[in-house]
Amino acid sequence: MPTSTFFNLPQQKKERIIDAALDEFSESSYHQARVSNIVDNAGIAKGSFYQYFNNKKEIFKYIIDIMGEKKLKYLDEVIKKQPEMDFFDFLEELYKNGLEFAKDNPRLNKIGNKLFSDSNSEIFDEIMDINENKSIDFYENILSKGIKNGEIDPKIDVEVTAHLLTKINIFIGELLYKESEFNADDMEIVQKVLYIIKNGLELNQKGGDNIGTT
Amino acid sequence: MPTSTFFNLPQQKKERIIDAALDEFSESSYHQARVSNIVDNAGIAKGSFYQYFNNKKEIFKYIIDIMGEKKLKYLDEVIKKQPEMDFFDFLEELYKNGLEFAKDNPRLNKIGNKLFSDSNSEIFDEIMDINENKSIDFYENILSKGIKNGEIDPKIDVEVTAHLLTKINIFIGELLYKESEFNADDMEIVQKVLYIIKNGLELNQKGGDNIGTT
DNA sequence: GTTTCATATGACTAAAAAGTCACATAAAAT
DNA sequence: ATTTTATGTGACTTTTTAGTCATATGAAAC
Repeated sequence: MPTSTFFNLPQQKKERIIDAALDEFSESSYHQARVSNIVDNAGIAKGSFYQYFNNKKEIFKYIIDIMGEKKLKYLDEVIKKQPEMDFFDFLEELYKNGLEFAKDNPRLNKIGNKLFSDSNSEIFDEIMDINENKSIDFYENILSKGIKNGEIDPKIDVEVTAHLLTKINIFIGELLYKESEFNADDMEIVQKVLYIIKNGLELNQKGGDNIGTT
Repeated sequence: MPTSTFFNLPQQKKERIIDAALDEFSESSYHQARVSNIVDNAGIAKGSFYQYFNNKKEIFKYIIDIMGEKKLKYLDEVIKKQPEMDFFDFLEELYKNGLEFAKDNPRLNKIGNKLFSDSNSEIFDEIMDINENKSIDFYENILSKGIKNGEIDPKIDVEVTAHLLTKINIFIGELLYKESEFNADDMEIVQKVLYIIKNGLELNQKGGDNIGTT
């Protein structure tokens, strides 16, 4: 957490500092990010920075906190609707809102992806200490429910699938900032991925949903 | 490329140095890896190191080259057999041999995964300059063939699916060194993932392949 | 107006790490 | 044996960067 001095700062100044930190951490990994860049871009002195944050790690964790809170807002409303929803519709909503978050907060999205990439470094472990496998547990949960409801093939392995869906979630986030490669609309990509998750690749006459072929 | 001095070294010494580099780069990212650790573990002097390699980047690229060559050996034989094979059998073989590579070369596998993680850093771009989208092109190719043959659902998006399969490939490699979480046999996990790729998650009475439910 | 407290500052320190170099040793060539 | 060439060495230099500190400025309290 930042110091009380930071929180006492005028809103504008706080924002300038957070903005500079977002720029820096979205462009470079935690280790490659430079405090001096943040300081320069925020237009404050080095000494001031260290009156707001005890060290580099503290501002990074603070940014990650901001990300977590913001992302939660996007996902919360979907999760509330979960009980009344079909599994695949729910998954679509989930990805859709995740995408919306990424679109609205491109720098936070980058920082999140970078963090997951760096998933074998002390900083990752330190941040993920508590909510380590939250995502995987969540998917295991809704998959099990889906199987009970007869929506999901009981032959799948819940654990492996949960890991896979978590990865695909990150994958969709990544596609966004490599979007140059794709000319398709973002949501279209989500639907294409979902089609595969739902139906698989194999051709067999089952009359699945139609999907817009470009 | 290392200097000629390096190649002139007795085999044992070369191996000791490569071994130390594998240890270091599999434990730390390129940026976090320390030349002094390599030097210490190899039992050579700093000065000697810089007679073998012009700089840190050079030894890293050399290690990546070794990885590329070794992995190619594992995949080459499968790729040769491709024309006579069913798409999903081919994919299984591909993943199986990839897994074998990872098993036989755990440090190279780690280094490879780390490199893909770091995919927004100069070092990645520099290494991937040529063979950037080789993997994606490859998958696009076999997917298109699979569609022509009537094995693959023509409703899928080839480009998106190719990206997805590339990611899943990396994902399977990652599972290996987080294997503590799974008690299942490696190949079993591959089959479980393949089942999903092939059939999707949705339950519909089509009498797909059986899969060992643990 | 003076004291007290909060905030601002940037030159400085400390530590880490890549890379260098003058010299040492050994091997090969003559 | 002596010269030449190749390899080995680790203290040293340079660069970079996180973090500190003595001092300055401003704002509020009395």
